[in-house]
Amino acid sequence: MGEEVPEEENERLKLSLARVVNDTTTSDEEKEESDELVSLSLGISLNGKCEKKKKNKNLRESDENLKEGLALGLDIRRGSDEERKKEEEVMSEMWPPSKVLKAARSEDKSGASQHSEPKKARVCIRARCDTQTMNDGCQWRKYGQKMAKGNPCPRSYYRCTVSPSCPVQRCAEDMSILITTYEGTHNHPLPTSATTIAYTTSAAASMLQSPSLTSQLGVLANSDTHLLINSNLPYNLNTLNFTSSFHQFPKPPHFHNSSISTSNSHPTITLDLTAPQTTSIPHIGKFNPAAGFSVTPPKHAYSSTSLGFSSNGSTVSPLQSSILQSPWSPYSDYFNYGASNRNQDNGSLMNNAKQAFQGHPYNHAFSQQQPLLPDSIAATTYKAITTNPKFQSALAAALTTYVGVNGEVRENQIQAKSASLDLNLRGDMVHTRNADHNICNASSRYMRMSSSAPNPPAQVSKSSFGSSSSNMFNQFLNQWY
DNA sequence: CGTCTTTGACCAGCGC
DNA sequence: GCGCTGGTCAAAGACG
Repeated sequence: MGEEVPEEENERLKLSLARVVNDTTTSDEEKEESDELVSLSLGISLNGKCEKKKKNKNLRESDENLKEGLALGLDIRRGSDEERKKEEEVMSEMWPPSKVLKAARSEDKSGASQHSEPKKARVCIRARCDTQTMNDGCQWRKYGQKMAKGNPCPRSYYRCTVSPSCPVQRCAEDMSILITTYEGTHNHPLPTSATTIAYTTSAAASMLQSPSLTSQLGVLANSDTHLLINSNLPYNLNTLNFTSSFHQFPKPPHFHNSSISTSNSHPTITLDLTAPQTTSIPHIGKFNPAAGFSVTPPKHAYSSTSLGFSSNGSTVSPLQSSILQSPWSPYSDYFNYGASNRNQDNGSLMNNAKQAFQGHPYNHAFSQQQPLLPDSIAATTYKAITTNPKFQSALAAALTTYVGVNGEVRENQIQAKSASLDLNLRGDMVHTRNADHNICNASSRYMRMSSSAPNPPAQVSKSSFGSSSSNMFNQFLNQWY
């Protein structure tokens, strides 16, 4: 039958496809962003040689695993084949992780002058946890423990043992609240039960490192700035808090939120999952850019079984459960996209996003289970965000409205009746909604787990303001949709 | 016996 | 240059 298709038809289809691709990748700058995005998600510096003479009998095996990981996880790259090859070669040399870290460290200094490589993003997850470590689905091996200065709890260092070459590590300081900092992206297939967090951290890190966002947030990111989008405020508004602080967790514990913090060293995303579940479900009533509204199930429906996305019999840990409920969760948008009807245009948009996600490091894990999980949609949405200049412009406009051209925070507390800005670092659409929500906070280099730190010093300055007017966001959305 | 954890030593970065 | 600190290594012990 295909042979009967006229050649012009094929050409026409090709052109259509090219247009679609072009729509999302039009400029070189954008292309660079994609490249940087991926290199960051790996967290591997490309320069520098391995000087460490540490014996590693698994090195060769690691190389193979690494390459496999690359094959599985780096399809998202858009760089040239040469670049890819080069990176793969370097990647195969840049192991074990300590080498990576040290190379990255040295590059912070030496490499800064030549080429501003994106610094490795850290994804911090704060979660209440009774156990000493979190069950995030991955296998961790403890390789060290240190008493952190100023913290009565020791900081433990873990490595992912699924693959000897996996760059993801973490350190932990135990208390009621564990702060797990993930650095790097797993370069190997993950257990299904681990993909949630892995994806979340990966997407968050990617989001953080994406110039498309960070440039827009640059006015905030300069000089160690925190961007907070609080959710559990006494009033039914979403509030953006811009704080200037050198500390990663300057927020009172009752501020259940996620935030981005961009320090001068490493960007870190912190997902605060310590919020009571009754208030940390920002998805209720969330505006759905595809359908205009979303059908949100009752709270109890957040369980894995109720959700309907199978995890192949695997259990969901408390942490995973928390993440499932977090605005970062790839699953969270299940409620927003899964039950929505899409018109043609939005369908195209989402299809673009789907296509973009084909190369996501964790896409293979999802695609093996289900044709197209909402996770994919959510994740690819991020891709669409970071690759579509139109959206970036809109985002820039919105943020400028919030922050001001020169980065000064506008003090006016605009009363918002219905609209708010949701910067979902997972890479979701920016959209408006009525309900409470959270978001951003970010920063660093390895994966670490630590207890909640003592109360941080008072913030230097802090100004908050409500979300902007509906008009602004209507305009904002109109640019995009 | 293999795997994992503990723990002291070592190394590198950074500030003074 | 020196000391402090964070991060890592690796030997020894614990455990199943």
